[in-house]
Amino acid sequence: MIDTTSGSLVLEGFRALGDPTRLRIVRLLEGGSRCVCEIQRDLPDVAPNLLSHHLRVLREAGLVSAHKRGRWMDYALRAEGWAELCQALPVLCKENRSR
Amino acid sequence: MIDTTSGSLVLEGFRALGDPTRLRIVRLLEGGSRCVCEIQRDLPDVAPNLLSHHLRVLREAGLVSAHKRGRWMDYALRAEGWAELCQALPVLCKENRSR
DNA sequence: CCGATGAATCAATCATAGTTGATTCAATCA
DNA sequence: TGATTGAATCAACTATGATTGATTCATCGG
Repeated sequence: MIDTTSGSLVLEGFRALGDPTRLRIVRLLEGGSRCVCEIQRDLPDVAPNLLSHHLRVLREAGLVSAHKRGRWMDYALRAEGWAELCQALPVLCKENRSR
Repeated sequence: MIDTTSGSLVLEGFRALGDPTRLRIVRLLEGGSRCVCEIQRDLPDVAPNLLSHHLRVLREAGLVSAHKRGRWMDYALRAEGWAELCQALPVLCKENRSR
């Protein structure tokens, strides 16, 4: 049986990606793990609290993970979350590798 | 050359997928082309005009294409649109095909 | 301990997007 | 032609989510 939990997670995932700021964050994290203040430096036009909010949305959608390192919080892409998106919508990943 | 138009199209694409009804429509269309009334039959809980609206959103995001056939409108997934999503966010498709 | 910094939370506002009902348009059939 | 069906559009309402400002929390350095 299919669990509704992951179903709504997929939905959350796509919804999370449907925001320009969050898309920018994801693109930054494609370069590797970053702490919030580093992300902040790359997105100067986004208020710190707002950045925190967007990171939370991405986190709750399972697309990023957060780890505390002393005074800092490191954010990184969470592979499982992205794999789930692909698996949930075959058309998204099938045959899209070439051309 | 990369155009800004497609950048916002990618955004529109993800936003389009962030709705449960539209996700259902996409999953139906993964089974092949369908006319609106067929989609309607599979989604009885969605009002006809609302369905029309969601199809429009998917169309404007470039994820589906529409072709008129007599009195009917056939909708189908538009491969180029999906490819663009993948290419815009490498993490989405890289390494997620296998396993 | 006290101040500063990194980060998250809260309540309030504002904008966007989903939903609804009614109307309109186009193509077919009697 | 007139009626019917498939489909889209429109205006209005509603709900959701992004943004803002202020506050709070935790951690480190002096």
